[in-house]
Amino acid sequence: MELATKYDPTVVEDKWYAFWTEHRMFHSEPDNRPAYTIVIPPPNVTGVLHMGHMLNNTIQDVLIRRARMNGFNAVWVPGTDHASIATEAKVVNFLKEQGIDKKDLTREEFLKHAWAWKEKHGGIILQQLRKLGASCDWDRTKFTMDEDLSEAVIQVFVDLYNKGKIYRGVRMVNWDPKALTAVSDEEVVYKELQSKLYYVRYAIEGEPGEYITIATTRPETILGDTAICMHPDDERYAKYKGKRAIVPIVNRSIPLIYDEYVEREFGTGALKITPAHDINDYNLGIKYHLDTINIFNDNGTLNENAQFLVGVDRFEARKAIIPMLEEAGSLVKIEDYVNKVGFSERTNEVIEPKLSMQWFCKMDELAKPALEVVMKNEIQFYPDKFKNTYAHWMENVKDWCISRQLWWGHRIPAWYLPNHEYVVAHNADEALNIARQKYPELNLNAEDLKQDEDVMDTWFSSWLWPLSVFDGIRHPDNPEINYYYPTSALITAPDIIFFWVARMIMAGLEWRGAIPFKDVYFTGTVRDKLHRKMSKSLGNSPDPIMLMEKYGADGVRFGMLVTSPAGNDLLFDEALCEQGRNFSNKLWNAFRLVKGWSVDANIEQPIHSKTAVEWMRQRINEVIAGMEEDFTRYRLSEALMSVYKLIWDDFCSCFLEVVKPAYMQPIDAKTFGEITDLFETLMEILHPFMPFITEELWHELRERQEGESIMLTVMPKAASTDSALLNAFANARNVIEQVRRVRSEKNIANKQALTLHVHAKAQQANEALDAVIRKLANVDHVEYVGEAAEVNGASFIEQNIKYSIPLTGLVNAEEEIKKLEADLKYAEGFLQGVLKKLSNERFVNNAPQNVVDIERKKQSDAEEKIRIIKEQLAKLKS
RNA sequence: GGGAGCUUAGCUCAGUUGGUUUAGAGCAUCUGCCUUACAAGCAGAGGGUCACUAGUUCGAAUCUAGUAGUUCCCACCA
Repeated sequence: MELATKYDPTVVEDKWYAFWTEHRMFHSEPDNRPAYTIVIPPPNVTGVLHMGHMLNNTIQDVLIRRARMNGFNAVWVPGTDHASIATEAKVVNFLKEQGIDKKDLTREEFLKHAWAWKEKHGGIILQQLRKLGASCDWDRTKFTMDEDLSEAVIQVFVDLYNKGKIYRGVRMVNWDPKALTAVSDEEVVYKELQSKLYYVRYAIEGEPGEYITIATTRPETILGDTAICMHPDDERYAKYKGKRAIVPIVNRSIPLIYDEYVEREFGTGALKITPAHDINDYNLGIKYHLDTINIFNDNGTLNENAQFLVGVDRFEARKAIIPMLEEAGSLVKIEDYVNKVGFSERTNEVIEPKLSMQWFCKMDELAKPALEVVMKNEIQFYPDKFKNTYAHWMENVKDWCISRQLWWGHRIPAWYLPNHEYVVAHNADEALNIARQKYPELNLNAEDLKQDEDVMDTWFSSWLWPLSVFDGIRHPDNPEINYYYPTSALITAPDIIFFWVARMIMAGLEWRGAIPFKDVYFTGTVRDKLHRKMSKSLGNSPDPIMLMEKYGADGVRFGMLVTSPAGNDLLFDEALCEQGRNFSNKLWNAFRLVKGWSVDANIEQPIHSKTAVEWMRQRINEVIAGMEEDFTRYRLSEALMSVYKLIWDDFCSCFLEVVKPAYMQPIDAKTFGEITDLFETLMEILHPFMPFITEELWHELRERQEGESIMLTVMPKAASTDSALLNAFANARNVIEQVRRVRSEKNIANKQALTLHVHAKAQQANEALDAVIRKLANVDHVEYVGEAAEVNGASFIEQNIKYSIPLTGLVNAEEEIKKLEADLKYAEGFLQGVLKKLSNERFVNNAPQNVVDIERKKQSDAEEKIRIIKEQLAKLKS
């Protein structure tokens, strides 16, 4: 049957993924092989596959597949994250569309909706990963709110509380007025904003006509001012010491305070203080015992404390207060100003600093050992520049606000008692017991205890991921955690180094006394070719599923990997996937060629085939050795590129062309068998990168038993190489190239056979390589004419041997002279450089002997070359 | 405001402890080819003062310092 000239991945890819999963080839159980473990960075349960996931998961799959073939018991644990803020927001929106308001629901009702929603829409991304070819152990799929994982979270909370590392308190936190919850410092992203700086004057109490002018970006907070602060050494304001000022509009009398915190150069050097709505003001408020007036509701509107503009949104209030200030004669001027404003990472809402009661986790003691293991390279970062970032954060780590005012998540295991005390316990029963012991006089019943309404930060469950997916928190001695932990590598994006990577290291050390992974590979950001981040609003983010349908998963995997060194941004271009698809097609056609040959067991192996097979083996060995090195350094792009070139340039363009039998002629059995072996080896080397087509061709190359798979073969290992053969063959290829160049320059048809004169003795001939040259350059005779023989045609020099192609009528002597003169100029320039070095006594005396020897060899080679060129030129000119 | 990184061909990047020709690759470009595996292809070619300046050295893309540009991270200047 005639095979199509174009490879069609669609059927093939679905077929093999089904085959792999039916045979449970991704599944792992502990055994006596060494383990190779990767836990997936769990995507949001509500997420859909984007280009960042594609990159990240392709890398993981390559590593897992390669480890599996290298004899490891490889496991890739998949799963999803409950992502409390993001998911809750989605569910709230979904309910709103149905006319249901979250406020009208009880916690239980809401959670019922949320779970239903999760069951229906959650985990799409895990289905999409299958399309990519991800060899995850699906039997092990986890979700951060699974019962066992949730128990681990609670257990860890209780443990930390009992160790005194979790506390509760009123602090200034980052409030997200849209999600109505606190978020951690790491969840705030600062963006530069074009805004205004408002200059407002405050009357000095008891000094008619005297004012202090302040500058502020947030005039609406004037309503909550409780002081004005100036620098103690600022002479402009020294005269007001001990006086008070009047807040415009509300006419409140407030103290003037003096603190070195104030920058004299900024604005007017006078700063209004609103302790309830700014972290710095808050700190000053504590220092100077200022009143704290909270003028905002949780949703960012003004409350009764503001007295004016009650119920108006903060941004509306900012506009509305301007005419009021003007009317009061307090507005001095407005300037344009660029400042940085914090936004909530999840909702993109402007963060409002807010004083509230929250739960915190102490970080200093957890951070110390976690910093150490990275600095000592027990955990290795790729690229290692991220060590700096990591160290800086760890050395300045602040306590972690772990409570969130949400319902979707792990509820804080704290129960409040009627006496306003609370207990922390694993569950309500335990809480009651503890409470009864602590406060026997209260005669407590179950209904007297009220559990905290808040849930924990999502990362408070994610940081346990490498432990909890193997149940290592609840059952630290179970065979799974003992076998699979620590994991081998973590593949993630650098933007979650603090959120997740750092905290996983802390958790691993705290609860298991062991690092959670040995290597961390940080991927770059996927951008478009104009260096813009991929985003929905720009519309520059291609749909991965569509890409895979267009180019095949193999093609897209190739595109993701061919140009993405660790830590560097990946400038994605569909052309890269196209290149991958073209490569698939190349493989397919190479197979088609081989498949089309008929085999004759009676033919002797031709000499050129024998040497080509040996050379191909050596080249493969050479490349395998390079790839092994690349993989130890996580240089996946380089590894892929080297196998790409091996297959395209060496195997297809050179090797197959040498062994290819003449048209309609059969091939000898020995060569055919060897070609099949080599092809198979190439498929194995390539398999981790392009799993589908390699599996397909591996099966097509030979009859296979039911249930056999390239996945289960052993990755070919590097063997020693014969550099003499590699060099000789490389030289033959150069000669071929030169002959082809002559053809191209002289417009000689490929069909026209040429004669090649080698200006050397016949004893120097290598029969096999000459046969290779004859075949690939379409040369019918290679004649050894001796060094002195005349040239009448085109000539070239390779490794100081002159070659010529006798051509009558086609050669233009002037052109030849021009070309030779250019060569001569280059060679002489080169020689000059070498001689300059060698004539330098200090070089000869100081440089290592081998370096000097190399230079001497360069000199003699160059001189020889110049001699040959000059001789040739003399003949042409005569 | 601090800290880290980067700057090599049109684009994206390699270039290991300074010395293997006067710096390599892929893509793109140009020229010629529908040669019986593949035009999603074949063959060939062109293209770089290694950001700049100064230094160290027998020798610098590689080490040092400075300059310029650029990216990222951290930080409570309203």
